[in-house]
Amino acid sequence: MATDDLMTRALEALGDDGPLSVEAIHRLADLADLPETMTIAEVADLLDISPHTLRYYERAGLVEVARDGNGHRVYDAGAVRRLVFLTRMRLSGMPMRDLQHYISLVDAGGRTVPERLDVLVEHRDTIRRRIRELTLSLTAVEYKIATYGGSTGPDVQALGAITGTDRTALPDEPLRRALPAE
Amino acid sequence: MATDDLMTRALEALGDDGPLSVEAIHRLADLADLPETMTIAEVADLLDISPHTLRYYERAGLVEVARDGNGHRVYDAGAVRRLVFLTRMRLSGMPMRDLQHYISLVDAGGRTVPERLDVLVEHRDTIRRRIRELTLSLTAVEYKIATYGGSTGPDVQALGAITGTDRTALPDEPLRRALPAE
DNA sequence: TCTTGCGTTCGAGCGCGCTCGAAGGCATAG
DNA sequence: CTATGCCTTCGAGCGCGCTCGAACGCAAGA
Repeated sequence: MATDDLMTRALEALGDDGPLSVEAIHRLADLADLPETMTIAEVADLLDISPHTLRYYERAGLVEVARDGNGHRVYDAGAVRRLVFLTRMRLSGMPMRDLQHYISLVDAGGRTVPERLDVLVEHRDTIRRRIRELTLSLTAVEYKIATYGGSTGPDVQALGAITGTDRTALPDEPLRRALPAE
Repeated sequence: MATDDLMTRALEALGDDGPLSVEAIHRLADLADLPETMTIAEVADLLDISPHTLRYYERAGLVEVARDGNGHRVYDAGAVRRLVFLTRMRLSGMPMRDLQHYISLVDAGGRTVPERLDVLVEHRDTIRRRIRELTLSLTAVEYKIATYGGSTGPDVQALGAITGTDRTALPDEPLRRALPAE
């Protein structure tokens, strides 16, 4: 089935370890059957953010929320879907400013679609850059862990350049020399 | 040669687009031949951070720097190597607090190596989590771009759950309905 | 009736990581 | 001699994204 393919792909992207990915997928699946309306506590729970933050987003103009007879917020499915989008964008590092801009475009109507696309494409590139940065850092940290542990491969001198480790030090030397001041 | 393997791996990890990875590799290669001492401006330039930030790191106790006859900072190779490490960790999201803790362990001597390893391993896991998060966000943004553009595949309904797009909307519908309020 | 619990508004405060400005020292160029 | 340019210290300020506290309202349960 097509949905299974999708989930498989998403899970692969997430990696196969830990409860985080399971949670994430669960959240995604939940989007399929949202209740008609939700309270602030329910939405906060769904998105794993605080009610304070939800009110903050509303104040910031990112979403409009109706009130019931008691003045309590009533989130309809549209608001919740928008908040899912917003929190995902926040989680991926998009600044509030850009989000406010994007939402203003959405509210301005269909003729802003090209500009919205520009925003999304730029953010996509930002995410890709960030992933590449993190991947390099990950390589460095992993190498550093490996040398600290003593299970060193044959490329130590070269990899030293990546980790910031003194590359003149050999793996057999004591740690205090192989990892100067780090 | 071993170094070539390393660079190949690092470049693969970074991806093959843009000047960022080239810069990064260049920085890494430069570590091999550091000058004996450097000025604050030179170090700032090397690490692509401001002199202000370098002074801030020193104030924060992350690195000790000697002074010349004029009271100007003189960074020796050890200090620079430590700063390379520190900026890499900062770039990968390690908080100043943790960095201060780590450096205090380093300065406390070789018997803190196990605890240092704990810090590194934990940070490694944090980076991995972050990469997974970003990868999922990237998938979502890419899908959203694809549907905005109209070049929609067969899995739209399912993928809608990931992007936060109204999954009941069909790809052939007008955009204002296919992408409600987003 | 009174407590508990969840909600409201408003504005202030906070933690982080810089970033900057002021006031001054020293050295080289014109 | 003076202007420039880069450096110093110190403390304050800032931008971001929340986060919290105060003071209050409403409603269900003991």
